Amino acid sequence: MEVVLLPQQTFFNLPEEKRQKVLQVAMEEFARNTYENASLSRIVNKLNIAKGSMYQYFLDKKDLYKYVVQSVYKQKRQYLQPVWYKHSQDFYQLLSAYYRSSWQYAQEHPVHHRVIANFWNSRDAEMRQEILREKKMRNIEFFDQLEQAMARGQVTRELNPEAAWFVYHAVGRALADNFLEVPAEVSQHEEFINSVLHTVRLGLEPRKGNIQ
Amino acid sequence: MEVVLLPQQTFFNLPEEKRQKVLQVAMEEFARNTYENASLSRIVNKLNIAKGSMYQYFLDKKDLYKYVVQSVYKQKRQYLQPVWYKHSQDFYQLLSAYYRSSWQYAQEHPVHHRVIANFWNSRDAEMRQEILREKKMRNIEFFDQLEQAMARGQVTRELNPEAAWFVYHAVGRALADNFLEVPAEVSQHEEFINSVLHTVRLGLEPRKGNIQ
DNA sequence: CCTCCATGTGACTGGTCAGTCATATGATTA
DNA sequence: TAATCATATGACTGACCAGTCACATGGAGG
Repeated sequence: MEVVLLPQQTFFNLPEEKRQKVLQVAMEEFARNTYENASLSRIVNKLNIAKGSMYQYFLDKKDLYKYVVQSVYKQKRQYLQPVWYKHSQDFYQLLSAYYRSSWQYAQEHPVHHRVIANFWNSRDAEMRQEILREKKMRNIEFFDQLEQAMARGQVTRELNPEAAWFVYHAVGRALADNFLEVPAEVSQHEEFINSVLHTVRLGLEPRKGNIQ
Repeated sequence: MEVVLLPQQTFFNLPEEKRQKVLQVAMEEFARNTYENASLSRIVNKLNIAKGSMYQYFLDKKDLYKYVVQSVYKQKRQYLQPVWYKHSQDFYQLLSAYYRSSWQYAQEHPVHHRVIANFWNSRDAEMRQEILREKKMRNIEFFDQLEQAMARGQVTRELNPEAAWFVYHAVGRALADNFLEVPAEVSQHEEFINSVLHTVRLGLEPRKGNIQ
């Protein structure tokens, strides 16, 4: 997934610092608001630049939005990539580590997290598909690791891998949705999060006595 | 949970038919749009009534919205209530039945489903809390039934009931989010949904050989 | 018939928005 | 200096919005 050249050349001719500032302020706007409710006028006001300038950098609101979403995903991906290869011997440690890293990423980059959450909640399914198509979502790592865990006997063969991914992903998103709003209280929820992870684990583990 | 008298008396003096029509059109608007993006102007146009009339019925946009959300929840609750008591001997049958009924309800009332989804995705957490406070969410039934299932040995005592509820609820919402958009293809997804339910089940069941 | 009152009305206010475009600025090149 | 070109500007357009209010309507009671 590369952030392709959506913006106009003019944007890339900008001094690095200004370019970053534009991206940052736009992110904040799209974090606080859905695509539809975000306001270009607010963005340019905050940046103290003319509205017209923004239209030198980007074709329109949607073009700016795509750039913002892709930038966020690029950074998140870079952040999480290493986790998949750190715990390759224990699948449950891996899952736990991945949840925790996602959580941690969201903690450290609440603006990014909100942008992504808004992206997924967007009313405009068509645009979402359009952006995802360009991005090429990949969860290959999960299936790779799941297969290896099954081979190791750490996960029951009884499972449908797609269903496992689904449960894993649904719980991850719900955890983030529910507890990330309340800041600075992670440790308070720590125990509960562990219980949830444990529940998921019990769903994946083979049982000694029966079945398998 | 009762739908309290949010609207003005004028609204309740309306002939039943017109009152229903107003509610229905408003629901459709709040199904297609988040609270912020919904438009009173569009609603009154569709109803062929004057804007001012709407302000005879409701204090403002928010007042109308509260009424719509509460109406939807009231109906959904009535629909789902019986399920809890039909399968009281088998917890997994119960869960499956409840998922299926929720699903079915969403299928039969896609507008209601969208209203609720938008409600949960709303940017305005404060208003959501305000509405929920008036509504008094209850999942007492789940915990009752879970306790009984544990007593019967059908669910492992190893579980934290709150965590079980969380996983159950997260998966339910995600299932609805993901598959309800694509209409008329329920049966195609049937198998996948079963796999997901099975995964959850494995997470709750006690194992014969080890632990418990 | 007239009065009264609940109800209905829609033009209007003041606000927000995305997007446009004629014009200005300022740097580089001839 | 003059010409050229990339970039910056912000007033303006047309559209939409929530909410208001002076006035219209129409039925019930005197």
